[in-house]
Amino acid sequence: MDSVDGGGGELAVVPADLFDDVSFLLARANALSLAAGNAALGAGGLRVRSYSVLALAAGGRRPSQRELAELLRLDPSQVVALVDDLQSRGLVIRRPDPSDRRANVVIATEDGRIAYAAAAASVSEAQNNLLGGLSAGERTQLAALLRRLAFPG
Amino acid sequence: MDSVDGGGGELAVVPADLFDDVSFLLARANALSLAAGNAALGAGGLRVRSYSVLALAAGGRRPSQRELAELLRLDPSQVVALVDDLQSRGLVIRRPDPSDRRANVVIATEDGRIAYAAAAASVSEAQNNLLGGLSAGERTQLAALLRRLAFPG
DNA sequence: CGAAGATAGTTGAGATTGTCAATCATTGAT
DNA sequence: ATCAATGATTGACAATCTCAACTATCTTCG
Repeated sequence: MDSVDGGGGELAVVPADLFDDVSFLLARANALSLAAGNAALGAGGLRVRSYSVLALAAGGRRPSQRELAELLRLDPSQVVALVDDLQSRGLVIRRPDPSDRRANVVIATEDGRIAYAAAAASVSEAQNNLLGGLSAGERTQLAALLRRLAFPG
Repeated sequence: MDSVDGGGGELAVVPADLFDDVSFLLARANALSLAAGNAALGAGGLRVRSYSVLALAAGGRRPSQRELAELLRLDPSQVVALVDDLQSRGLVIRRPDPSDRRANVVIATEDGRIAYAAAAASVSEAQNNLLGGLSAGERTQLAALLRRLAFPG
């Protein structure tokens, strides 16, 4: 517990030091990761956001915009803007989902896959740098724990 | 490595599935944590940002604004706005650092500590919910790993 | 001592991102 | 056939991020 202890506590009202707080550490680690990622992408006009969309579009998943929004925890309207941007650069296309004509499937073009491969190299190097302090085992362990936070279900 | 393999690769250009990617998981977990935190704070006019500042101000650390900026990975100008806001509500005060007259030390007032204690209860409950799937041991392990990402040094 | 460069805080502008409500086309269920 | 629910879109607005100045103070060093 990190509440104030009942009785004769001195000034230790602080909750087990913010530095044990998962949310705080999560926020800070994410900020660092985001900064490193954007720095790594820097040149190519991609940012972490559009890069993520491109990554999913380049995969075999054939995500709809709604799925992209859910995966990336974005508002659907943000996905519209991101896909608009990528599409205007010829990196992805919207293709109507045959099984649901309301939905668009977002797919990377050939150019998109090339751009993605190049960006992925920079990003993975930056991330490798970020994870520098962790062993391979620790990285997979961290990923496993984070996955359970990120995808409860 | 997750780059495209040289020769006869099919369509498996995807890097080990985005779901093993620490940066991606970090971003998503943080988004969930942030949403849960803001929802928990909802009423009191505090958001996760101002709550974090208040938490640090309520601790024994007596942080300067520069330290707040560094800890929370914010631009110094954002800290100005956050402290302005908290100060206008009587939750913190700026006190000139005797040892450096350029610097302000940010300290929670009595009201601030009360507001913090109340908010901390909601937040910790929300976070407890977020971490629901993890055992106590896993939580400390996650915190330890995240700390090494968040504070390389 | 005194000038030069670095640092803490502040202000302001502009871009990026987050959040919400309304709309249209389609779907799924009565 | 009707009607609530869903995917995409648009538009408006708040929150956040990023930079570039500027002032006051500190620090360094000649």
